[in-house]
Amino acid sequence: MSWSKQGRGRRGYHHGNLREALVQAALGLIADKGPAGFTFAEAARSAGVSPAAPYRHFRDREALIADIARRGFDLLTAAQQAAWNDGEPDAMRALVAVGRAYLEFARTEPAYYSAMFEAGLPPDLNRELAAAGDAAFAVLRQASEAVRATLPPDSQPPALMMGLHLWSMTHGIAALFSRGDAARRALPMTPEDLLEAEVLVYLAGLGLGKDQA
Amino acid sequence: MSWSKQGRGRRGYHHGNLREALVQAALGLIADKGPAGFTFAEAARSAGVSPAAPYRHFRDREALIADIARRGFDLLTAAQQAAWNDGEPDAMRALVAVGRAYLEFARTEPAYYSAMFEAGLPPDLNRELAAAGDAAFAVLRQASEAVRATLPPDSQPPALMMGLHLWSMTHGIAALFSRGDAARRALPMTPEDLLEAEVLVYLAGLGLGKDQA
DNA sequence: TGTACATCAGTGAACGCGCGTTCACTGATGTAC
DNA sequence: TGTACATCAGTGAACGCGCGTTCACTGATGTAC
Repeated sequence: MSWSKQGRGRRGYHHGNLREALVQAALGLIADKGPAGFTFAEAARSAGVSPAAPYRHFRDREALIADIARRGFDLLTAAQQAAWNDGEPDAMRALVAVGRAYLEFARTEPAYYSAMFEAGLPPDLNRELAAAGDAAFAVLRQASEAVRATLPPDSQPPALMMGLHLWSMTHGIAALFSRGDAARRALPMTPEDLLEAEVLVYLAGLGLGKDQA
Repeated sequence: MSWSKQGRGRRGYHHGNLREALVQAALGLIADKGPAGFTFAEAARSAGVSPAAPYRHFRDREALIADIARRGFDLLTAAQQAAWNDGEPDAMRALVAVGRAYLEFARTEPAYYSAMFEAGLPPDLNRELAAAGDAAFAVLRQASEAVRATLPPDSQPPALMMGLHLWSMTHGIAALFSRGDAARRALPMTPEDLLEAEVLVYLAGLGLGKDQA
């Protein structure tokens, strides 16, 4: 599929939606050859424009990658929010679902994932990128808050710390075992099962399930 | 410092230890500009040899990166083993020390770290790389075994799973918060403290500390 | 409704550059006898 | 101890290539009046 000709087709001299087409082209190239194997020139070529055209939309290569990373965080935020499902059927199950959504994102969107976490961009490169990253974490943090409320009063750690713990577990599994590229490591179980067990042990350590189970 | 002239100096036509010099040059370049910003030609230049010389020692660029990754795993294994300290003063403390060693490695050796985990190499690219990676994980797995032996008999999960859980926590924190490059994310505490708290909660979830604490 | 004009979003040619890789070669080293 | 020779580890020149970026330009679009 050629992104340069979608929609109502090339309109001739003006592309119509070059910015979008460049992002899609870059995603394809990153997915194929890793973040390093993506070039500004090739993105232009596969969008069907001259090599000078991208400069009308992005200051340079890094600006394009940063835009992809920002979009990636937006998508991840949405996926996590959908998985959270307002805390239904219960906070703990919904929290695990958020983790699963993270793993699925890493596996199915390797191009976004690598732009977000492995392209070497400073997380606060620009305001938009920083805000998008914060929003993605906020889902996990708010889920932590909800789970925390169900804990015995004497073992309620700061929700921020809980959120960071859950993020690190999830991200660790994603980075090592649930990548969408050739660097994925083999695992004698599904990444999802590994994560679920880990979260359950962790929450048990905070006193969850002592009464119920 | 010029690695091409260390030791007893250039011996003239023959470099003497070009393989090593190329590795050191590559590490420097990766540390400066990320794994993508390292080129075979520049490594040769900074080792003081012609651009054709590296081909006597490495099939291609990827082979050099793979060698760096292998060496990195060897170093990490050694650092973790030293931190384990034969399980002294006790298994739990020693386990936490192993995690700290991992974080320190990520922070102080960004070039090795990125070759090992973010250069896109398949973990089993060759026998040596796979074995070195396995050896590094084995330290964590054996530490898990020792900690597991101190758990209540009714809550002893497979040591392999414990090891994978601990690896994922540690790697997640390293990748997000204890990197040695510009992509490190800010944290309102030290990565070490975050990890220690996480491991303690996790082990509590397995029943550790119920009697002692 | 028509027209003049400003602005936007492209072109395409050109630049200097460094890369990976190859080739026939040669200087240095080690070893058999 | 000397010498012949094989092997090893470099050289240096050359190749084709694609990149990022710049430049003056031009076609298309939108808008004021």
